[in-house]
Amino acid sequence: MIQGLRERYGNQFEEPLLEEIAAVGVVKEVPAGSKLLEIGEYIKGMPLLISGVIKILREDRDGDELLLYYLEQGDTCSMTMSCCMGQARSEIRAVAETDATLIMVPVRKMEEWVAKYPTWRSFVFESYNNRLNKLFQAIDSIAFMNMDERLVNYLREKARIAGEPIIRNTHQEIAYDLHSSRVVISRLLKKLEQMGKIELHRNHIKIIDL
Amino acid sequence: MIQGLRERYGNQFEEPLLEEIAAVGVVKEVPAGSKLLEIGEYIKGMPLLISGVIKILREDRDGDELLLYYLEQGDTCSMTMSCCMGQARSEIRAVAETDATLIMVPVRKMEEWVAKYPTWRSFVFESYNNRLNKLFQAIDSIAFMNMDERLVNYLREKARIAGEPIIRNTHQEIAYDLHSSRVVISRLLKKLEQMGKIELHRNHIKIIDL
DNA sequence: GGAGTTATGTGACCGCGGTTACATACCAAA
DNA sequence: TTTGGTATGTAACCGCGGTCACATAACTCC
Repeated sequence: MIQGLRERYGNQFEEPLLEEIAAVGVVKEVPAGSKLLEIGEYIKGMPLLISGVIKILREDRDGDELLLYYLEQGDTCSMTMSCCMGQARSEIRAVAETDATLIMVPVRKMEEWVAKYPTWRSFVFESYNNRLNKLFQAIDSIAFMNMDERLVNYLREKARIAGEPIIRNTHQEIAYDLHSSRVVISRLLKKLEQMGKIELHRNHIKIIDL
Repeated sequence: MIQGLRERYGNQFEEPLLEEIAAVGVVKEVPAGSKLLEIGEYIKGMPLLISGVIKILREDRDGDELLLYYLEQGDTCSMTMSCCMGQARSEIRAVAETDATLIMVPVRKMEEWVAKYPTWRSFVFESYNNRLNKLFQAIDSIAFMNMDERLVNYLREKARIAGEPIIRNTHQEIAYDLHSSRVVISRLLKKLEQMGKIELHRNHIKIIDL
């Protein structure tokens, strides 16, 4: 565990803090697709993301989803932090987008460290700030942009996260993330293909020039 | 200042903390309509809201606005907290919805107190959590609801904040807040009136049964 | 290869909300 | 009371994105 910690967090946390994390943290490895946190659940611990990508979703009345943002290496879940302290329930769902490794830290420790370690304090606040900014991006997207533009941004982000210009998803899955319908997504994707920006294949999309 | 503080925060902060706030805080009284924070600005201090209501807005590419949420008595601005620490610029605009009184606290103190006072720490985290939840509500609203439903929620919230069943705004102003157009809002308001739920007058709307 | 399953393509239609244009009503100042 | 500004009402139109229906293509397992 300690080497994963050092790689991701070694430059921002001091040695005693790293040791404390290693002492109380529990490593958790989860496969792509597994649910890490459900809406309405109480939160047990705070996760530090070592590797992989987690997607954060919001749900509507019919149980349909909307992708809010991704968590990546070095991120943590800001929900967790505030929820833990106030004993509130989760407002969001967290699902592993790829295989992921995280370290779970007990809530009590995480609160203790805020007083004890300035670097931890900075980490927590910075983390919060990142999450807020991602929420603002999500709001801009749904409030100010049309579906075609949202789709392009989605494809770009997906490719960035995957580390390759290929999106390995069906149109239906994309529609879920964007809270749209399969027909609409297929229509818009076809337009992008006709503009020479992407190539469509069964079960994957290749980005040519976005 | 100290009595305003005691009224709003006396039951959650201990005496020494109240005294520290009183010692370094600066009282600021602002009239309704005045801009407290502009997008892109650096943040000077952290505000504790003593009385009044502040509205928090996001802006699109054309400079049009979208109301995100209101801050009320006992709230603080979570933007400020994270922005201050990271020296980042504001992502939002803050405008006084009513006359308001707030206490400005220097950033350095606010950070110091997180380590020093558990009650302050709780306050900061709880505050963050409230803000996140309000953002989720805003997202639900724009992503999952039609304009008629959003309008009803808006009118309810406005009336609650005003403390009377009267919304003293023009249709144009409501349209700005909801990032819609005047014609659309007039149309929907007329429908609500025909259903007997509101009464329309020049410059104000009376809620009958919402 | 045939059958069944899953993914994609596409036409037809429709409602919400945005825009334009103009009429009307209200209010204040002269 | 006229005049001019501002707020509201309403008709006409239109595009985006949602739904339904169905065709076609691709992959899997006998």
